[in-house]
Amino acid sequence: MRITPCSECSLRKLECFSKATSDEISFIQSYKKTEIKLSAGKTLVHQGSRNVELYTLKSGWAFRYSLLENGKRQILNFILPGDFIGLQAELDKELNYGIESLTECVFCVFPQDRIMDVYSQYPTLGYDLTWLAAHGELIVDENLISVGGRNALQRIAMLLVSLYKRASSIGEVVDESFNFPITQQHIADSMGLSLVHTNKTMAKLKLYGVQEITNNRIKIRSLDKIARLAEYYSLPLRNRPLL
Amino acid sequence: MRITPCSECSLRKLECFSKATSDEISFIQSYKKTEIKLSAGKTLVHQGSRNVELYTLKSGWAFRYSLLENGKRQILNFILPGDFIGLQAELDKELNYGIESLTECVFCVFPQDRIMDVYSQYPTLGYDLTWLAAHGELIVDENLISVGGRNALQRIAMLLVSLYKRASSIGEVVDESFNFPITQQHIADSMGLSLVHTNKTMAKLKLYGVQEITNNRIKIRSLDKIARLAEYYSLPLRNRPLL
DNA sequence: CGAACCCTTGAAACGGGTCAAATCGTGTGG
DNA sequence: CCACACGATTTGACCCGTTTCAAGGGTTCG
Repeated sequence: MRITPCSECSLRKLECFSKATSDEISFIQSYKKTEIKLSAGKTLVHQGSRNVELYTLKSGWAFRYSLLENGKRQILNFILPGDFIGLQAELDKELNYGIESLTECVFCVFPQDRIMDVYSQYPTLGYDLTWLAAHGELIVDENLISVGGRNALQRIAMLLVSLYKRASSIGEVVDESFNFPITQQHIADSMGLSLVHTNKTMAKLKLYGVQEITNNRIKIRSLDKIARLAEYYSLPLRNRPLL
Repeated sequence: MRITPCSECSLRKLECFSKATSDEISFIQSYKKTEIKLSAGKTLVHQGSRNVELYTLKSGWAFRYSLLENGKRQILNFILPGDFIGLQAELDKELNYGIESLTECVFCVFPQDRIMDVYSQYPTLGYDLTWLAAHGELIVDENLISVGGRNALQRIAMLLVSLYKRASSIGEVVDESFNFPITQQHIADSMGLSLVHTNKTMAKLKLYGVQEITNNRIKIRSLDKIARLAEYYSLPLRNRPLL
């Protein structure tokens, strides 16, 4: 498998990521251990495992979830290209969540045990890591706000809007539509709804003429309309760091 | 108002915090701008404000919340002594949440605009900040898991267990009981339940002989029992950094 | 052609929401 | 010291959003 050097990473060309200096990029390159390629539906990290590495999702979609004893699965957040994963892990502690791919995925792997190098050699990147961790919390915040305070229609609308915006920022939206490898079961598990009710609610949303899904691609007809439905409060977006 | 020097901070004597070197402590001292004292029920940070500082809660309890357009308030997490606040903020962006005190509180204030000093001068503290941000996400994760996947009884049980553990780790639990400045409305808003149903559920919990509340103090009779009820999955605890 | 998934739909049961109102402090002012 | 206001806790009745159970249909893939 040929691995592109970090300096030529296609993600880095996107506007949504902040510019790194060439020094930083070559440090990142040296910090990067390898790449992992996963086909769709595979587990990158098992719930309950220890000593997890750090990852950047280079391509594909994935999600982070937690299984409850009652058999339910709560999806904590969806992971899109450029997202950094693993900071929530604590060395030597059992993880309370797992990570699974939705499509074929490529992850860049950074060894957890060398993380202090980042802070001691590139303070700016250290700050970026903090920023990424904090930003991760904001996304979970949004999900909690949805699940805790909105009804089914609004929750799903909210999820679609937020995925649309995230997909859009990395250039995956073409003609108001984008690849959507998420099943209704995923939506249900992420929004704390049953599969059946999720299905009926999405049918209703479709009636509103707002979205339609055909072979793994979703088209959002009117972002305004769906955002109004969700009482969408826009998440502040700024350029984000990429490791 | 007399301000204790960081080196004599009473929190620092607690076992639950990792040890800092005296160098680090004096740096923290110099980074600290001032202290803010708030009486109960006051707002430290308004939702929608910008340019927020960073804070450590030195004493008292507080909480972080977000108001929805439909009038609901979602409590994102409760804040206990030693917790660090404000990393979720992004400079110059509107905050999507506010912070309010539950009791009289004292906050240590650290200027946002000097945060890079931490990373450039004390890499280890920089790493600690990342850890704190990531740990904050874990707590929100737990709430999302509860709200998304558990019923009312379990959610409240879960909340009580987790508050018990957190209070216990900072030495606030005496004889299985601790100060509990949280109203049923707070519990409702944090667990995505209505006030009425929260009340009825707590009455049921009381019947289980599990907890009782008298003048702002809660007594947990059997942590085991209530934890089993909640299908509690213990959050990994390690010593955490204190800034 | 079946197996495995995913999406759909209908009907019935229930957990939790909403509305309304009473009770119980606790602090305030006359 | 009592009267009153205000916030928090309770309780009962009713309603509705969502869950659960059950079953049918579509599509992909070996």
